[in-house]
Amino acid sequence: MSTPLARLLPALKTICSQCSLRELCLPMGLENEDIKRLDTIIDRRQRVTAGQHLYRVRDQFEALYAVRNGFFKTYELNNDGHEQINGFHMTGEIMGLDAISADNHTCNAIALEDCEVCIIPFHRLEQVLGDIPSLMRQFHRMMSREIATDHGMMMLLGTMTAEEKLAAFLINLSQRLGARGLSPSVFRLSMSREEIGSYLGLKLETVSRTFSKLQDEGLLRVDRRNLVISDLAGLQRLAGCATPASRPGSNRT
Amino acid sequence: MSTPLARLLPALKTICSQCSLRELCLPMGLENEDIKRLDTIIDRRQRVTAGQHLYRVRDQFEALYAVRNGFFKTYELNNDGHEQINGFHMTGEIMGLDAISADNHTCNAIALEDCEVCIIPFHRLEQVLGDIPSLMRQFHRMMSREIATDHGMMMLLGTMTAEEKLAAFLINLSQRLGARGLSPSVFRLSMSREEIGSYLGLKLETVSRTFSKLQDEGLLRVDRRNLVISDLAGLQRLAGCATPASRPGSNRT
DNA sequence: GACGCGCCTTGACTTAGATCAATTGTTGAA
DNA sequence: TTCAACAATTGATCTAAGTCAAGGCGCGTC
Repeated sequence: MSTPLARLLPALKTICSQCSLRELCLPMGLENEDIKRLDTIIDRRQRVTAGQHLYRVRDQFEALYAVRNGFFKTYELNNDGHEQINGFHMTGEIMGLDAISADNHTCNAIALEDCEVCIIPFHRLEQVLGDIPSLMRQFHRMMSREIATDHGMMMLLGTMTAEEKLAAFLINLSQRLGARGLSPSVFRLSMSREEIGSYLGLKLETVSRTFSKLQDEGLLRVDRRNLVISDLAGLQRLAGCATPASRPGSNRT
Repeated sequence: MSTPLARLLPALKTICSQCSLRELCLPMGLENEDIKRLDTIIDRRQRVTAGQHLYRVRDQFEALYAVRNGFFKTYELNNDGHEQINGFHMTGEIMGLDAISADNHTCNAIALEDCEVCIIPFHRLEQVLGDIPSLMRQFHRMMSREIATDHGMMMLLGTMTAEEKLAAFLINLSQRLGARGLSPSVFRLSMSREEIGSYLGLKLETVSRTFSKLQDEGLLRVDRRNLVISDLAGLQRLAGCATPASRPGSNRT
């Protein structure tokens, strides 16, 4: 039980069993033998301190990264220097899937807290996938899930108001934290107002104002980065009921 | 040469060799033997007439679809009935990748013209992937490319003005048509102003006005759905130079 | 404990794009 | 040939969110 994956596994199992996102964690549903096999390729872990980049745009693509603990953001800069955050990533989530096609990274990944990641060398993973059908399946589910999630973000960015966006964002955070055994209603935001805005296609002032508005409406309490969700159902109603940012295609009438 | 894939292949090869999108077409870079093998699982083609759905949200996920010819859109409806178009799909592109994770479709696919698709039963594809490493690699590139493209759309939706959005959209269309041996500067739009707006996060009136504006600026000529791009460089400058909607992560400074 | 620095909030004003509405051109059916 | 349905354009307003600006608060540092 001292191999890297074996050490990571209990946490992953907890995450995966507690949430409906079976496809979240790579080793879910594998036999012990297969896990050992997978384990042989995850040979390294890496610490990333807050503010440090894990990879940057144009970096050669070598490996995927599974967040062991901590909190990352991935972002791109467009030509006028405007930052668009593509996602926030917490324990059990995989980063780098967008880089496979171009062979180098298409976004930057930076740690918002002190983090630890598992390094998954991609060419070795692909070799193993051929031998472990259940792992291949799991991997495809993960990639597919990212696509579906991104479509949810496109919906959010394209059709929602500031209030709806923020509500959807907070519900999504809440669910993901809850799935990890943390409180879904009382937590600390790891990102600034500006970063929330960049993710949601809003300016930081609008994010701030919208927080105040939601607070006035009695849906939550915020004090700087400390958040208490006091009316989850109300937030969900605002966001259009079914957490657009998390399960994009499944909340239709 | 009468197997379905063999029939599809010449067109695909043309597309793939003419564009830089090696990862676009599934059978690129395969040996003849492998192609035969892949061919055995692509057993059916299907005609879809304009206005007809290929699949809908919640439909059981069974297969991926490769567009043989024609033009599709995929879209979702949110709770207030607002439509968000996730993408437009032309010859050689694959639809349905978002459905793998949930086992049912998360968006709707509808033909904007009379179309024909190849049906790729997914469980059989996965079986074959294990035996043909180059095909697996190709498949992963395709999924990854979709993720990178979606991130580009998030950038577009989150940070661009109406003018920039439309310019980026038209450049992307132009490039994809060009890669297929069609004119990159003179073509007919397969979608309405409303559909363009839904894709770009704009209202149809704004799309119409923005077309007029670009025309006044001498960048293009539009007459209903007939388009002539007269100043591609100018459009690219507007869009932020490097075609955000097509190669999202690679156009940074 | 005072100082400076980020981060956040709030207010006043501006604006890009939405909304509402009228008009035209196009297509296709009666 | 007329009429209805639809798609697109254009104008006149409205509004959500952006911009600019002025504090305030918490935190680490000297």
